Amino acid sequence: AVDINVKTFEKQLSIIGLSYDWSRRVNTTDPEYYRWTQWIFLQLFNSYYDTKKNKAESIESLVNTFEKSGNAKINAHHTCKIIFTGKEWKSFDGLKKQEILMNYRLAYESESEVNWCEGLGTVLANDEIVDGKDGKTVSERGGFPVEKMTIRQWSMRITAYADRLLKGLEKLEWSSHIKEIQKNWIGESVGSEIEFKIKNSDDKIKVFTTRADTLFGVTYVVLAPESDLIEKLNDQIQNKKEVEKYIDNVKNKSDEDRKNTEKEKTGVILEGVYAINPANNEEVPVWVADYVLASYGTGAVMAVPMHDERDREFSTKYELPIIDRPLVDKNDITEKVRGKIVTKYKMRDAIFARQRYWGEPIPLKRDKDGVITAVKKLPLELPKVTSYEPTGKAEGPLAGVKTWVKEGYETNTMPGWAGSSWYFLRYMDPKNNKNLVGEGEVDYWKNVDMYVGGAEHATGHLLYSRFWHKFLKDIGVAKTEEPFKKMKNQGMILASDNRKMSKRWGNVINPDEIVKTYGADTLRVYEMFMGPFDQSLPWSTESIIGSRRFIERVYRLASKINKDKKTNSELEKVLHKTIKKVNEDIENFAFNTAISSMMIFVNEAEKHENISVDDFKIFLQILAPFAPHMTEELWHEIGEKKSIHISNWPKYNPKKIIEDTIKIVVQVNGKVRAELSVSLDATEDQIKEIALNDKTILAWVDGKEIKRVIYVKGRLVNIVI
RNA sequence: GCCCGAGUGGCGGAAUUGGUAUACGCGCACGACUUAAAAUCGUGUCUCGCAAGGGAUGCGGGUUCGACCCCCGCCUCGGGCACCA
Repeated sequence: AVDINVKTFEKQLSIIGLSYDWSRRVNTTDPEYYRWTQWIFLQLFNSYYDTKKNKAESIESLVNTFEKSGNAKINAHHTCKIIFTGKEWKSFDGLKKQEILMNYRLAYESESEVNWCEGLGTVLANDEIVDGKDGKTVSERGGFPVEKMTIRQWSMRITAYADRLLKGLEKLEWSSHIKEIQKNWIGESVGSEIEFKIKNSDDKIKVFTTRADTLFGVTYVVLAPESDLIEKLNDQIQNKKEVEKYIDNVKNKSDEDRKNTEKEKTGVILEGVYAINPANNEEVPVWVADYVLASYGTGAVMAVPMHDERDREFSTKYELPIIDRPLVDKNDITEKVRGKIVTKYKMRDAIFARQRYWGEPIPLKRDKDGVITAVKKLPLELPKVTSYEPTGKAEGPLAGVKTWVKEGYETNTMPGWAGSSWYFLRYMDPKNNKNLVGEGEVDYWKNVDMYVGGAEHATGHLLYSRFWHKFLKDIGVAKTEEPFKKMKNQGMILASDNRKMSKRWGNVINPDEIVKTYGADTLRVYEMFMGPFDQSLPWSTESIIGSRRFIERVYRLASKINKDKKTNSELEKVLHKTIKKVNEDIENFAFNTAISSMMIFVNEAEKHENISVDDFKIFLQILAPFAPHMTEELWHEIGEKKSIHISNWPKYNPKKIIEDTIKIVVQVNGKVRAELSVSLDATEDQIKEIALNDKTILAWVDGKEIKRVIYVKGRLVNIVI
């Protein structure tokens, strides 16, 4: 299937004349390619993030530290909740060590809640699910129901790079729009972590707030239903049954239920439990409520109904007090209650596993005791199977392959974004079988100068690639901090009904058909001419004829070539203006106006009886990137032996576009009333003089007092009366 | 709800980023060529008005000699996020 599709795509690309260097083609499904995807995975697996050095470091060096002094003073991005000494570490068995290290590895195994889709028999990412008709979530593909389920997953610790991913945006030459999306997705917020002691207990509730200034107005504290503190406080809670029932309820609540209640906040009080406000020692009740998320901040919130809308809504519903207390300085109060100023991110770690056959195998194996080791010989190839359909269970089809399971190989496969997160590096050195990319090659190419892609990848591919690239930089493979220096986002060509082209709507335009009917050059010119590059536009088979006519008119223009005639200076002037315009427009990705300026040239040329060979050749050259086939043909007909596409790009001659007279518009009170033609060297005073004595202007001014005369160089005179 | 974009003829769009609004193309109308049609070429095509002139860049204000462009307040459409403390 892959081979057939590759052939189809290559044919389509070549039919419209796109000149790729096929010797650098890569195929992410080729074991010779994905052995390096697997290699990167293993590097991530064997790394942790050193928060002091602010880069990835080998897990071995972390293990060394553990052996020496435990993990109490480690500078690492982690989720480990256990504190141990070096001595204790040494006493742990292999499985225990593995479990602890999973909290540090950049690629790690974890039980996590996922979107399980029974219909597709697989787990879906958030951007693969959509809201269905009756408010229930369904898969984007097929529209099957989706529910939450906890399964064994592999994840990528992208959150370790949150700060670098955010800061790096500043230097990128991307559209501000995409940068904004990534910035919001990463979602940095700076606030305070403050501890509330629990009355009659050694436990504390740590909350995160961006409004420490409202600390005196706290009326209660809320825990997320998943909080393990609830278990710990079991002895104190007087309404255990009610609390248990509530938590059970929340857990069983699927997404659709949450939506059906229109997100009305629910919660239950922990009777008998009180938190002590560190600012004033007031005792406030503790609640459990589902509007607090376990996954963000500390999973606990201090409620200030006076200043927070959600808290107010909740307070109103459960008739809790709303008190007004004076505000204080955020930093001072945080320090006073021995809190900490911290930075939190909305972004979560990325799930890195699929329960599908198609995907790079994760190169890990598990021995009988459950200890995971890296596969030594890469690539680890997918086994040949007779059926690769989903198993219907929350595990990949590989779990049903006996030989695979016997070896202890991981049965999840990698997601689609694995191979696409680094492929541009492989372009630099596609056939290297010793390294991902050779040192010399990566030094030469560095990174991608100009990346063109869809804006829909803003929080997917474009973020993952940046993450991997930064990691590869840390381990010395990549040479730059960012993979894509400049980026332009092309708009999508929509169907003529203004919807996305889709088999579902039956509105797909097949490029092969268009090429067959109108020609490849016409298709190219039309797509460029339709409108701004970054704008999504509806396809119009009715309008494409204009581009075809343009091509034909250029072709007919060749009959006007006169080898003896000298260049016509008037036409030459238009030509040089066109060269200038086309040059600037290509630089700016303003292809639509480049084509319009070439149309203007053709309109002009048609008015002349002759056109010199040299002028015509220059015109063909600037048109060549847009209409490569026809221009090449004419180029050879004129007698050129080599390809037009390797000829030198024409430069415009500034001397040839100078006008000897300029047009000056004369306005009265900002309205255009006359037009003057003055010589190029006329002075400001001379032009004003001519304007004021112009017949039509005199009629408009009609003896009224002239308050001001404004002159804009080379453009206009405005007379204010 | 919050955050980004965008709104210009019948249609796709242009406008040197504060200086002649509607370039270029499609469509439409009329004409030339043709026995005829297609193709091609020519002319016209924002709107009201006989004209002189007036009015128009989603709506309402403002700044300015001058605003599609800048500022304030709305409306509509597209995209992103969504109980993020």
